Parts: sequence; structure tokens; C-alpha cells
Amino acid sequence: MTDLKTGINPLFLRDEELRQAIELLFFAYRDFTAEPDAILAAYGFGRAHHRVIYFVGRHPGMTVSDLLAILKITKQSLSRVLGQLVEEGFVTQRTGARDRRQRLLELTEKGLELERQLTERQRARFARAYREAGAEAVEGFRQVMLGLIDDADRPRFPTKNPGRR
Amino acid sequence: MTDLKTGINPLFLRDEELRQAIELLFFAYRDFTAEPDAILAAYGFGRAHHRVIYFVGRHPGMTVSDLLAILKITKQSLSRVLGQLVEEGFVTQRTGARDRRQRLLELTEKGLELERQLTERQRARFARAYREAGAEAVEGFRQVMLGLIDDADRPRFPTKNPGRR
DNA sequence: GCCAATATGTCAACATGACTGACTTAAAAA
DNA sequence: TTTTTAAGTCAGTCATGTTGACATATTGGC
Repeated sequence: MTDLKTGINPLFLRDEELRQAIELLFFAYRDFTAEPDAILAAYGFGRAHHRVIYFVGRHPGMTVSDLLAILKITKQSLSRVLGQLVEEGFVTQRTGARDRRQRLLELTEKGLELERQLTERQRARFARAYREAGAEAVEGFRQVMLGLIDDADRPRFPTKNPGRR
Repeated sequence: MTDLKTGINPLFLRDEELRQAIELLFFAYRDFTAEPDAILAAYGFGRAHHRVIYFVGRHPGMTVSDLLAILKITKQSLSRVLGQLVEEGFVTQRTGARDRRQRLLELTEKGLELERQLTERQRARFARAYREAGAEAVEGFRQVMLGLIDDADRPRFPTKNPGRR
């Protein structure tokens, strides 16, 4: 049970390591979202609006279904924030060409501006963390994070080195 | 601006890389919290209760102030969930010995049991991700995550290799 | 062309978890 | 003795999620 040489229980080490992992995720997420939250508050928006703005900015012309699949919330929940964003001129909806039932989402110029403002802070935070950690650490980070994500959404992240190792 | 050999704009690559980082964090957090949420619902609890149970389990005898500093919520917000947890016998409060104004928090046997049940799922998720990614990737993950966290809370994570490099 | 399935939207009621602001109590520290 | 600190409380509000029921327009299968 206990390593005779070091006097340290390897099972305890594993538990400590995994708890630290859990906490790293908690603290990182907490601090990562705090900055945008402050900006959003000035617009009378919240984190939910940020997510919509981010993903619509990332995938212009995406459908409501696409967005729901990413956010994993009900359409009633999405409806409120999306409605506000359309109402206030940050997002536009246009009818799909192939499938006229679909509403294709896009950011307006105003929406793009807010998206840039919000994402810029988060990009800067990652840029700093990446730079300080180095390229090798970044690759490790990506692998571990990908391992945390449910299989269904992993294909969203193309492998960097297809023929790695 | 554009690399003549590859025809790829390095600024675009950087933007793409940083956006993927943002999304890795979003999807990982989303999926990481989904499992415990389902368990908590059976107890009539939510994510807020989980956080309290987790950190009290992690730091038995911690004060209310300590907990507030970690969660970064108001004491009124904490009050409700903590009150419920005490009421229903998952957490106990005892008066501090040195400072009798403090309420030292601890999990009851019942609380410990729930904590184990919740944390077990999250530990398993990280254990799998860590195992699949390998030791080197884990160290990279730790470095990047630490870089995302505000300076104030980094000392919570002791350096693994004090004399690294 | 009819009909079922799909994409989207809407109304209503409710739960959770956060907030601000004002105030109280008990104990420690100055 | 007075001030500060740790904790708690009451009241009201807001943001964001839920379920359930239903409506509309359009597509796709037979």
C-alpha cells in the first residue's frame, strides 16, 4: 500500500493529482468567464448572450438547431437570449435557401464588434498562458481537454498531426 | 503577411488556435459538469451545492470566509445552499476554537458519501483523459491551466518540480 | 398529393443561483 | 472602550435554466 522507499501512498498521490485537476478546471473557468461577464453587464447581457454571440460569430449562417446542439439548452431558453440579440440588432436571422424552415444566424456589424471585444480578452488570456507554457505544453493541454469532452463533440476539433507518433 | 512557402497566414493560424482553446474549455466544462448535475438532481440539489460539498470535503474545518473566497459569490448566495446542506445533514458547522466568530465547516458521514459519489465521476473522467494523454501531456495541461488562473489563486497549486529547467 | 416528420417559435409556470442593500449579533483587535 | 471582523438575515430583483402544451411553415416519404 505504501511505497517503502518514499513512504508515500501512490493511491493518495493519484487522488491528490485528480483533485487538483478538478480544481484547475474550476478556477480556470471561473476566472476565464469573469472578464467577459463584466463587459456584458454594461450591455445588459449575460453569459448566455456571450455564448450565442461567440458561436454565431464562429459559424456564420449556422442554424438554430446547430446552436442548440452546441449549447445543450432548450430552445425556449435559447429563444429568450436570441430574441433579445435580434431585437437589439446584434444578430440577424434569414430564411435558409435550401431549407426554408431554417433560420440562418449571423452577426451584424454591431454584433461583430461586441464579439471582438469579448473574445479579445479571452484570446489574450489564452495567448499569455500558451506563450508562458510553450508549444509542447499546449499540445498536452489540447490532448487532455479533448479527452474530457464527450465523444460526440470531439470531431469538432481536427487533429493537429494526423500521423502523430 | 502570408507565408510564401505554405500560403498560410500565421495570424490566422494563431486566431484559429486560440479559438479552439476557448472552445475546448467550453465543451470540457459543459460535459464535465453534466454528470454530477444529474446525480444532484436526485437529491434536489444543484451545481452550487456540489461546489460547497466539494470544497468543504477538500478542506475540512474551513471557514465560511475561506469558502466565499474560493467560490467568489456573495454570502447571501452561499447562505441559501449552505443552509440547505446543514439543514439536511450533509454539512456541520462548529464554532472556531481560536476565533469563536468563525464557523468551521465539515462534511457529515452522509455528506462524505455524496461527495464521494459526485467526485468519483469527475475523477474517473480526468483519470481516463490523463491516462490516454500520457504524463507529458498532463504536465502541459497543468501549466496551461495554471496560466489561465488569476495570480491570486495560483499558490493553491504547489509546483510539481520546484527546480524545473 | 396527402401525411408524417422536422425546424422553429411561442405562452405559461416554475426552479436555481446569482445579485444589491440594509441591518443584526457576537467576538476579536486596536 | 471602541472599532473592526465573521457570520447571518430579510427582502427584492434578475438571469438563466427547466417542463409542458401548442402553433406554423416546410420538407420528404409513400
